[in-house]
Amino acid sequence: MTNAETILIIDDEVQIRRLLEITLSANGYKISEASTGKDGLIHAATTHPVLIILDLGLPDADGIEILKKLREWYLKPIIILSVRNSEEDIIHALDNGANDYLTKPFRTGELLARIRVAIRQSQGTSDDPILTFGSLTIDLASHTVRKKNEILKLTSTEFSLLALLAKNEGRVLTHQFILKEIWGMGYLEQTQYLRVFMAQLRKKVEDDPAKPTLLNTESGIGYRFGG
Amino acid sequence: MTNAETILIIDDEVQIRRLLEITLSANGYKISEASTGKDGLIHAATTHPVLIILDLGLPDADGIEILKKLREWYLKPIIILSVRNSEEDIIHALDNGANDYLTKPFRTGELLARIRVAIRQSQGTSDDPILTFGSLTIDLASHTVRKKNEILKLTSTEFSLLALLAKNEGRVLTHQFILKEIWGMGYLEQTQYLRVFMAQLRKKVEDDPAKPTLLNTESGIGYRFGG
DNA sequence: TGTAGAATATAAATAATTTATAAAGAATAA
DNA sequence: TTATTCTTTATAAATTATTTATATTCTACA
Repeated sequence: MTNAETILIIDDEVQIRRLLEITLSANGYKISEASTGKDGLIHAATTHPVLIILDLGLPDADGIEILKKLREWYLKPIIILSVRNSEEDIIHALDNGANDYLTKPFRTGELLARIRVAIRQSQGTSDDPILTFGSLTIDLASHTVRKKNEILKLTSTEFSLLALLAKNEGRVLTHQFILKEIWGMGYLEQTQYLRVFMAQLRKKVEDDPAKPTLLNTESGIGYRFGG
Repeated sequence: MTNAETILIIDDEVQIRRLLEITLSANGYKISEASTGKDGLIHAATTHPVLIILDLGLPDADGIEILKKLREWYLKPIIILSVRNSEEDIIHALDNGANDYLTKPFRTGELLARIRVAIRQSQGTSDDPILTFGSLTIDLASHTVRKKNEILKLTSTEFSLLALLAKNEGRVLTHQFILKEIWGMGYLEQTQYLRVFMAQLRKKVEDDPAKPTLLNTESGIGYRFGG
């Protein structure tokens, strides 16, 4: 797993950190925390977060100085979270490289939306996560499978089946489990379906369908993708 | 001086427009103004502003709808200026493509700073939103499609459909998603519309409509533009 | 290690579903 | 009005799912 979705929180108030930790992780982000400016700079350099939430009122340093230090090399979004509400503070922060500025107390839903905006903008053209297995690539988001860069024509069921197996690479999935996931509860006995579709998939996906390297049979149990 | 620094203000309150006009021109920006949503869309398409300031409470249309319409082709920053202060409104606007959201009354210095942030970030965003696929070009701003330099005559629905698919090149879009985007929530069951329009589009866009290379069918799922 | 029985693979036939397309009628705008 | 676009209907064509039949491979056990 990469640090791709990590957000760094630099704030000395433990309650704020706790609140943000709960809110952000509930929304699928990983969290990294620091309670001082110095610590924050170290964390930023080591964890490479996709976004930093920075409090201006830190105990050991002026928040603006931390902001400037970060901006010497950190190009991703920085959102300021501060009790200071003067126009001067806001302008100063924004002109020194902050992407957004929210005053405490803040509304968590709004913060989340502003985080989404910032991340959206920092990714130019976002590429989908792609599962790669040798010359085979599976793009779950765009629903496409390529083999040596050629798009494979899979039916909707074939794609679901391949995706289910690939997402569980190396794990043996029982017939029952696969049937339940793809066809639903009423089809637990239809192992022949599975055989027909597996043969179909192998014909399209494997170099030599008779000697499968990706779609492996576990006789009497189920199927396993890869090693 | 070019039009490169023009900011478009879409707001029905004349006092606000006057205030912004004075403030912004004092800071070196050129101004373009519109008092209705319809007018705003026209101004945006003709003056190509570097940034748009949009009021949500327009007399002739819902501001969010104007925002969505703009975002079909306008890639530069849009800052919302609104009296509405509910978290719901803010989240909704930000999630529909707004870059920032300020509530009236606002502080002019802060607005200027947020404009600077937005413009700073949009540097590097390509200027004219024209999608090119072989001999086919789609100009999202002027709503024109050319094939081998010949302008194709598309109806507005046909254009929206083609643009939606092209903007998501290589991605399979489900029937439901396309219907929701083009016709709205009430039409999720009307897959036959889609078929009729896709046939229509292929007749106009493809070299051989019977063997489409751009407008591909994913049976049982939806459609995909290109590979 | 050889063999019977069970499990699996695969092709091919048939059924069901989905899609393409033309064309007619309805709504809308110039 | 007239022309354009949208919506509906009908039907042919294509694709996909399911069933059937048969060959092959695997596993347990003598």
